[in-house]
Amino acid sequence: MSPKIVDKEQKRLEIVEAALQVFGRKGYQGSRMSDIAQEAGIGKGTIYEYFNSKDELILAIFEGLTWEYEQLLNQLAESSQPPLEAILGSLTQLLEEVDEYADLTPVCLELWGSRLLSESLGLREKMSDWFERLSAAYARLIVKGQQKGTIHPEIDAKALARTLVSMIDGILLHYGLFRPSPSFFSKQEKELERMVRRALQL
Amino acid sequence: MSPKIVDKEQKRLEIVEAALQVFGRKGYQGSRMSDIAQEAGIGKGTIYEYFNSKDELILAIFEGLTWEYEQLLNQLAESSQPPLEAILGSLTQLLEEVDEYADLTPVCLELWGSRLLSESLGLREKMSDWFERLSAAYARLIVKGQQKGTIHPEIDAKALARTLVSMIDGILLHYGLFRPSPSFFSKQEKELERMVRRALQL
Amino acid sequence: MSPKIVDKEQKRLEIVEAALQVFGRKGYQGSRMSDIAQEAGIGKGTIYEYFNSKDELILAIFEGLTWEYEQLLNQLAESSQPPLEAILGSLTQLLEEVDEYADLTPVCLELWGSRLLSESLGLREKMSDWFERLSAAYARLIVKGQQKGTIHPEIDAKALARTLVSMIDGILLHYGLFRPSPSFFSKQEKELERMVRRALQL
Amino acid sequence: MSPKIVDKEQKRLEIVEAALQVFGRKGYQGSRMSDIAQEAGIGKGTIYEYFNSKDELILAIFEGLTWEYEQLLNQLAESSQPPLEAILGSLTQLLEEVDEYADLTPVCLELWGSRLLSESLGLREKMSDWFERLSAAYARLIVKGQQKGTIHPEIDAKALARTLVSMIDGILLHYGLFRPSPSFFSKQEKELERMVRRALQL
DNA sequence: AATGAATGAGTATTCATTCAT
DNA sequence: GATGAATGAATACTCATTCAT
Repeated sequence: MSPKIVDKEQKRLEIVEAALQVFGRKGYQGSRMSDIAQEAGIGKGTIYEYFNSKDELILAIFEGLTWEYEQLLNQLAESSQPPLEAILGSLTQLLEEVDEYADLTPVCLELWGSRLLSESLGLREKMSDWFERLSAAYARLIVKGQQKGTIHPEIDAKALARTLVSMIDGILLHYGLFRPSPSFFSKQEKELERMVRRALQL
Repeated sequence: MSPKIVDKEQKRLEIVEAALQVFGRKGYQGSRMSDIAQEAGIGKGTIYEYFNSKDELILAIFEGLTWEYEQLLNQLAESSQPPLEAILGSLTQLLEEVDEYADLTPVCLELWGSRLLSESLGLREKMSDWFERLSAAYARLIVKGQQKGTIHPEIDAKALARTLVSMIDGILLHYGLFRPSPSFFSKQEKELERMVRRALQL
Repeated sequence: MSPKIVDKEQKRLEIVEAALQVFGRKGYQGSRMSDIAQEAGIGKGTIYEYFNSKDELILAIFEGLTWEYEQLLNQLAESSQPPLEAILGSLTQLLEEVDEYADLTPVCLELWGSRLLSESLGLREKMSDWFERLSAAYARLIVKGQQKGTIHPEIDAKALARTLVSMIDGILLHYGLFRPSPSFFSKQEKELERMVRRALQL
Repeated sequence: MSPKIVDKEQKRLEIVEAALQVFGRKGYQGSRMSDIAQEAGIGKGTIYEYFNSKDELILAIFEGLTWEYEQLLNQLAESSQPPLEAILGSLTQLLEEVDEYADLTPVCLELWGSRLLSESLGLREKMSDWFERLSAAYARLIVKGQQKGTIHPEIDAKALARTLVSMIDGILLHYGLFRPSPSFFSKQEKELERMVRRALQL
């Protein structure tokens, strides 16, 4: 409540922001703590007043993502739209927010791929968990649609749901890595939507 | 071909093989040159008789993949199957060969994500190139199908083709990282095939 | 004496006391200024209102010891006991007060042994001086005893005195480091006294 | 057996020797690995080919001391001299070898006193063990002498033995720290011998 | 006077690469 | 050709001290 606390939280955010910039530019291994400090306009030691280690810094970044992600899951669960529309809406939303996280894509890959880091940070498990939950939410919607008769009855809900998740992840990764032009990406969005719609419809 | 040259090439392959094992087990950053030497049953210095650096070693591995990949592109180009079947066949083939490269998935992510390595090795460009070429091949088949009237005429061939590539990459990455059970993955395969078939058909 | 001054001196003492506790628990190198501040229930910066550095803090502790030590020297000089009894009494007193300083023994060793600190603090010299003065006091008493005929005339007073000082220091150090049981240590005291008495007597 | 192994052992010794020099000059904390490397005329990294850490280096030094010390214990145990002479001989021997280890005295104190190091290296325990064993050896000799009637029967053998050990340690420490002149130290030796002889005799 | 947020100098350790044998 | 001993650049982290409030 005291102004000090406000400052502390503000500064913590500033440091995370700076870290995001630097990690996005140089990758995790390629970024030195002093780079991040410089980007934040503070001294190297100051970072350690707010984070205990470089690892904790990356975890803080991922916590931000986790939060956004929980939002998405909640929206899916609470959606009053018909199942098919809810799924398509969620896909569209992911694709539309893509620019917010695109800079972080390479860092995600780097950490995700690195046995050492991924395991010490518990990232692999965390990611696995994310995808499973999103997949389960899609599966529930598919089943609901099948019960309502709006989604094709022969579909294996779980298998398709998990496939959708992998697919969308692939599309997001390629966006972050190869940065297609907005006009082209918007065409891709349309094709994806058409594909998923036709796949699910009766 | 003097016996010396045969030896050289043979040993080169053995080293690449050992590197594959070790990278698959410990990741790229996590593997020391001495680990690879030990796995290959040779001295650390000997690796440098065949490769100039650790980077060159990883490049050699990727060249192996490139070769496999060229095969796939050639098959696609030369395929006498109807376009729709050719595309589905290619997807199926990628999914069926997945185990061959799955161990390397994390390493690919690690290198791909690491700005430092990815750029110094020219990986980003190389990968971009791969995906563009595969995408172009799919696009050509789609157009051909549209001309023949077997593929939906409203589809934007290039956009869908590039989307298919991202999707399939996502599915392969998730396979390598999360290792679904064979029975579940085979259901995913079926759902993917159905989805793509319905998306492309009239 | 304005109340401010009283406060200052009081607080200074409190800080020294806290430092004693913390140094005793964690050693000199192992104690952070913030530990001491916390123990004293004040802010880190406040210590620097009373002491210019961590070194000065340890010097203040040693000044306390010096004062106790001066007392001992004065008692020795002014003692009206026969020389032999004075020496034995002084040894006994040192052994009996051992618990007061025992916690500080490791810190003394740490500082004493560390070239860096020991020299920058002038500890080596200071300690050397202490021991020389105690030794000189013993030597004077031995000579007096020899003149009175109560102490063995063949003894080299200075050499024995200096040896007594080293011996007693060794015993105090071992007490502080290994903490013998009180009952065993009291037996050691008796044996030491017997030894010194027999060594000095005719 | 191969020349490489001989070199390795030789070099290991050279590094220990260099470390001894540097630690003796600057203390443990005050010595940087690069100082030791420079003293040994090798690269910094080379030290790590022979020792895993700075700690391991200091342990190697102490192992040398341990070995010398075991010799002393063995000599004491196997001595065919009368008990009194055996004890006095052992004390004399310790005092005569004093110059060999004197340079290491401050380092011993530094490590011994530093909670952090002493505990992580297991030094405190090791030292305690040394002193207990020497003390036990003296106690056995005292008891033997009492049985033979050459040593005063009222002496508490264990208490005196442990006191002798502390005493001699004090004398050795003061030698290493204050470096008395050889002529004075030799007088101290004589006084110590006389003292111990008179303390033990009937 | 009191505080504690900010600072940055200082250092052990790893490991790709070299090169003498 | 093969080796592995030697190398040193590169970097996260700690903590005494400062100084704005």
